Amino acid sequence: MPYPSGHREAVKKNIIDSARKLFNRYGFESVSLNRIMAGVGLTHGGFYSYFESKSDLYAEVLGCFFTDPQWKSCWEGVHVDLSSTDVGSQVVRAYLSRQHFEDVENSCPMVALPTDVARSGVSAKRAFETVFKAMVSVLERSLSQNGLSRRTTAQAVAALSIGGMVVARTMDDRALADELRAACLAVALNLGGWDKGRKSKNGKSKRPQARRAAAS
Amino acid sequence: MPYPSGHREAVKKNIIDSARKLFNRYGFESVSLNRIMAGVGLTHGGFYSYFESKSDLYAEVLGCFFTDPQWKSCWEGVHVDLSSTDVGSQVVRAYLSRQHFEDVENSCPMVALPTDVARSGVSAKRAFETVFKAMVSVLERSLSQNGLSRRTTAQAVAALSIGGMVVARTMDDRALADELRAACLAVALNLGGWDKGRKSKNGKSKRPQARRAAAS
DNA sequence: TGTACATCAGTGAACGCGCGTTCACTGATGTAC
DNA sequence: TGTACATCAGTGAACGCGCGTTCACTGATGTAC
Repeated sequence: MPYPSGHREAVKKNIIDSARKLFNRYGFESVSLNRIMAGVGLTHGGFYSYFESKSDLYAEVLGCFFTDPQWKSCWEGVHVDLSSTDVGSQVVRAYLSRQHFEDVENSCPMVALPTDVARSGVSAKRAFETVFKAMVSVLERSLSQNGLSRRTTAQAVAALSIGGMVVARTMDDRALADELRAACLAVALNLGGWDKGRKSKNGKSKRPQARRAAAS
Repeated sequence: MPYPSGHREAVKKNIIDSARKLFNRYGFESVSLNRIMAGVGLTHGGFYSYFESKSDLYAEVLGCFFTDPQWKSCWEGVHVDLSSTDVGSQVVRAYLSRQHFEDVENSCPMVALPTDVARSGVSAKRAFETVFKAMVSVLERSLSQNGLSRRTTAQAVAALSIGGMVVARTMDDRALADELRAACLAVALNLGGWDKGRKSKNGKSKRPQARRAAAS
């Protein structure tokens, strides 16, 4: 054993981490193996002793979304207490937060890579389904019943959160992106019943609160 | 004038059309000029008498979203009557329809290319902003007041529609994708006040209707 | 403690390939007579 | 109607480049004695 045990595992984890950040920022096609390996201080030649191909790495990166607890916290909210009945509110606030908007490298893959995955194979899509189902499950348990079924509302709140972030990231006008995030947050909180005490027709006093939350 | 007048304009339009469909399906990076030109029966060499560069073509393709009326109809709904007070409902139904889900080539760019644009330059982002603003504007004029401001609700309904389609396209499980579209449609109709007469707590009779609408 | 060794993580040259871009040329076209 | 011509849309070979992938080799490492 010429190298300390656990060395390979650590290097492999670093490669996956480097790839994840670069994929999030530039997409799958535009990132070269050279760049990924340079991100961990190695040269491109060593790549194939860790992965079978670039596609293999892609699959492993997407697979990490629900394996790595640190990574999961991205969409579960940074410091979400899962025993709280307010989990859904925290998830949605974290998801639509300015921090998540700005931190592209550590972004949720469903925000950074959805169209890349839509063009990919079955394994990438399955990984995404798992993440989405987990997110919906967390929301469903937390939200209060409204006119529609809890599952329906939870799916819509997830799509609204993801969609809001995806669209906000396409905008050049920062103020418009902020307004969109705030709007999605306000509606998501309303749908989940997390805007307690102010559920009825009193909209105008709610928006500033929503803006503050989105800006945090 | 060795060639009939209007010839160049027609060919240029065809190139843009070929590029639009290929970009929608495979993204910007993965589509070669060779493939785009082959799509109109020409060879790659002639490309540079029509466009300055591949990026230039990309900008022109995105610019067409709000210039070409045929193209606009994509997110305005195939046969939307703009004078109707029910426009919002029709837009949302068309947007989340099975037809829009399946017809990737003629898809709304906000569904097919949002992450590509998020990684692109200012001109691409500006084009997207224009399309998004137009969509929000149509929805805002059509929806009925609820607890939140009309603009806030309109932005959220747009993000929900786009997000629902983007996420549905990432899924391998077709039934789950259909369920997600139906959920987003049901919630969007509810938010806009387009599920008339059944706005209150009667959710169970509403879902089958929503599923039918999403399947059309 | 010091030396020889077997291991294997990492190197970097080389490969074929397809890309975006350039450009000298071709040949189909409408026009002039 | 027929012929000669100028125009210019389109061709395809060529370019340099970076890519994913392969592989013979290097050299740093922990172990054995």
